[in-house]
Amino acid sequence: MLQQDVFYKDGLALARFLLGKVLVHCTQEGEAAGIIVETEAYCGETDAACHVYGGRITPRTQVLYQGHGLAYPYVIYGMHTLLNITGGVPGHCALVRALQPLRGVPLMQQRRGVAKPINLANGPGKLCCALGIDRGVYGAELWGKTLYLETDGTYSGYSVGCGKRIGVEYAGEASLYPWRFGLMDSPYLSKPLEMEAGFCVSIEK
DNA sequence: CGGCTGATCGTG
DNA sequence: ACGATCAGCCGA
Repeated sequence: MLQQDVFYKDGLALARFLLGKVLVHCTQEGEAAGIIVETEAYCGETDAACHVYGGRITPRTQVLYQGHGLAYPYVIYGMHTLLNITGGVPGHCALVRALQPLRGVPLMQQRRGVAKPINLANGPGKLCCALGIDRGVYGAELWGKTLYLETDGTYSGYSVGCGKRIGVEYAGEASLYPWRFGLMDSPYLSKPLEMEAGFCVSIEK
């Protein structure tokens, strides 16, 4: 299991680091886990797309100042939960956008009401539903017993792609930054990437 | 307390 | 391409 120190990164480094890692959530219903294939970086008070832009710290966003490697789930559009992981710079985090299902597929299918593995977690709201993640994990430590990361060698060396972040047009120029990252050829992405990022996934601390 | 906005999803 | 649907935030 990966320990707290690996999360001591800014939003961009954390978003890239998470690619290829395995996100695990254990509940009474059982274990569900998937390989992280897509992320986005959110870089604190100077990033117009970030929830804490301009120093807007509210009860919802407090966890972004409470340490690195903490879960920041929140509800969007009144109906979907999305999961961020806090970074080592105050206000920074990375959004987990898509998983390749790995373990607990029947449980994910049950939670999602969807059969095809390709559609179980290919979006930030879908993956939270599939893993049973809701606001109850707010502030949870990602090196804990029920919500944590593992390494999996499967995608080490695969090329990474990047592109504009999704759904943040209101952020103006910041919406154009290539801060969405993913495994270039993964069929489990929420949508295709626009360009090569010029580096590969590396599985190391 | 009421109105508005939105880091989405599913269907058509 | 679009409508569903409501938590969180803001202003009054």
